[in-house]
Amino acid sequence: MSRKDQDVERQILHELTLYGRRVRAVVQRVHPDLSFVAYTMLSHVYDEDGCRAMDLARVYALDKSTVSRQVADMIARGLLVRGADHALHVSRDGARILEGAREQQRELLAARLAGWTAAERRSFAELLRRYNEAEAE
Amino acid sequence: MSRKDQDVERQILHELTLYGRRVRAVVQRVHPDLSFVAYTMLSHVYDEDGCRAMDLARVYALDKSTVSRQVADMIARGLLVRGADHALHVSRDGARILEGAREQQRELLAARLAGWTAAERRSFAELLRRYNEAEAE
DNA sequence: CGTACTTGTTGTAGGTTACAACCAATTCCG
DNA sequence: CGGAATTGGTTGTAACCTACAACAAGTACG
Repeated sequence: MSRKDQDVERQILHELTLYGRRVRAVVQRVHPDLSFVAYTMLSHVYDEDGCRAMDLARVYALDKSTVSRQVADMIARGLLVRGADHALHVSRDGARILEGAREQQRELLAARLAGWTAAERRSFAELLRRYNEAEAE
Repeated sequence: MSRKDQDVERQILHELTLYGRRVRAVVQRVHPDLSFVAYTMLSHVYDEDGCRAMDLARVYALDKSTVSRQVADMIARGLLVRGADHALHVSRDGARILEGAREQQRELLAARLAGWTAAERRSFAELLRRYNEAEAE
């Protein structure tokens, strides 16, 4: 691998780390009513209706005890419902709040992507998808 | 904006969130001796020698009290040194540990980018850079 | 039946963070 | 000059997030 190739890897690492470091604070500021943790979990259940706490732990690389507490909290707050066989579902309230948060975030994202061409956006989405896919393994 | 464009934005949001949610746990696993927080701060000081605690707070969107404690801890552990005028510097030990952690991460990244073309890597680095640049504003 | 596995909860302890109040040093003007 | 504002940092406090370990309940299967 050439020097230049290594530089590119270093830059990717740098940018990913910077993003990862900031994301919580930034997201928190957008919707203080829903913590970053709660937001991501609610979001996952919304997209994967009927998934279990264990799935959340696996996807987000968290201990099951952490997820257990978060889920219990969200059930207590009426955002999640647990059905038969541990299956989780987003409640009506949860869906309303989640959709609001998502829309706020999407607007913020749109502002950040101002000036990007459609091709660049598609490319960014695709590269991120591939990266995450590889990381999950 | 077309429906398709919105879908792309939603996908970017999804992937960024997923990444942001996992990054700490993943990084932590790579080098348990250096917390994600410590790693990022040490890293920033390494790249921006002489920066102050305040700069870290700004870059990472953290409260100055949080940074103050983290920095104090790293100074106590001999990873950072504070010179005149609040200027921070990475100690020899800090540099050694940081370089080790970076190398481990770079290797992990390389594994994840296996199969990516050079053009894709460059593109990923560039798009991430632009995204972060926009977010900082 | 009983052992192993899956899924989840709880006890405990530590790490991270924000907010507010404060301190020290510097700068800015009136 | 001298007090007010600014800058950079620290500390008290409280909340939240997290992991690890021990446990409980249910299920699978030999």
